[in-house]
Amino acid sequence: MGRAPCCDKANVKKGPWSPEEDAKLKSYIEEHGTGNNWIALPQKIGLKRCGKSCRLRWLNYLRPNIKHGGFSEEEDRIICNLYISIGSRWSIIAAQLPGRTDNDIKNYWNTRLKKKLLGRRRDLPPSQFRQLAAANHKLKDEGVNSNPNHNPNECPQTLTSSALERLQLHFQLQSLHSPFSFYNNTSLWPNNKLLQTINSTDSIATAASPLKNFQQNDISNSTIANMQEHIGIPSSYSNNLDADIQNLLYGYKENYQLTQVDCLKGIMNDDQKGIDWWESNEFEEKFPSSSWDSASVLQPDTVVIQDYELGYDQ
DNA sequence: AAAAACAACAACCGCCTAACG
DNA sequence: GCGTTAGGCGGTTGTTGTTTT
Repeated sequence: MGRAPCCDKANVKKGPWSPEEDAKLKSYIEEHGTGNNWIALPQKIGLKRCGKSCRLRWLNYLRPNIKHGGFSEEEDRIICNLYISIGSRWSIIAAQLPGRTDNDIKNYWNTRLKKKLLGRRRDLPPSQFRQLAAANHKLKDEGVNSNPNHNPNECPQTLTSSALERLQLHFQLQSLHSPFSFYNNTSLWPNNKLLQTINSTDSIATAASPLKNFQQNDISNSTIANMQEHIGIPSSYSNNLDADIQNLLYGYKENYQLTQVDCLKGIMNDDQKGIDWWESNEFEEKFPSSSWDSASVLQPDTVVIQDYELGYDQ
C-alpha cells in the first residue's frame, strides 16, 4: 500500500500565493498559532491549500523577522564556510544566520555564491578556456588510464553533486596556497579520505556518527568546529578558511584566472593536441551548458575531478 | 524591437524520520 | 514491534523579470 496523500490534490490551489491568502494565514497563526497540525490548518482558515504549502509559506515568508535578499559579506563567508564543511545542510546553515531561511540560503547559493566561488566558463578568455578544456581531456586520457595501482574499492565511484562542488572548492582553496604546482603535484590533490568524508557528509544525518542527533536550534560555534574536526577539513586551509573564502569571493577575478590558467600552461606539453580537440567541438558536445558549475562540468568519467577520484591517492 | 538566453526566486515533490496509537 | 502519519528537509521545477543578441 502506498502512502496516503497529505491532502486532496485535486482540490488544492497551487502556484503563487495571493495577498489575501497571505493575510488569512498570517492573521490566523498570529492569533491561534499553528496548533501543531499543518494539515488541518488550511481547512480551519478556509484556504484551498495543502498544509505543507501553508507551512512553507509561513516559515519562509510570513513569520516575523524574516530577511530577504541583501546578504552581507559576513553572511556570504558563513554560508561558504559551512557549505565547505558540512555540505548542503541548509537548515543547519540557516540556523547560523538569524532571519534567513534554508530555502533563501539554498537559492542564494545556487544562483550566486556557487558561481562566484567556482567561476563560470565564460569568464575565461577563449584562448585560456581552450587550454582548460584541453587539459581536462589530457588528464582524463593520461591520468586515469595509466594508473595501474588504483583500487576501485578504496573510493566511491560517484560523488553527489554537493560533494563534487565541495571537491571543486577544495581545488580552489588549495590553488590559493600552491597556485603554480597544484596540478602537477599529486600530493596536493585530495586523497581518498577526503573524498570519502566529503561524500559521506552529504548523508551524515543518517550515518552512525557524532553528528546524528544535531538539532538545528542548538548549533554553536564549538559544534561547528566539532563537525569540521569530524569531517576532516584539510589542515592546509582550515586555519585560515575565512580568509581563503574571502579571497575566492571577492578577489576571485584576479586569483582564479591567473592561477588556474597558469597552472594549466605548466602541464600542457602538447598544446596543439589540446587545440585540435577543442576545435573538434568535442568539449561543447559534452558540456553544452554555459556554466562551470558541477552539474555541467563534473560529470563522471569525463573530467579532471573524476580523474583524481579514480586514479590518484596520497 | 523582438527573440532568445539567462538569472533569480517561489513553490512543489518526494523521501526520510520521529511520534503516536 | 509495526503501521500510519505529519513535519522537516533537500532537490528540482516553474514562473517571472532582466539582459543579451
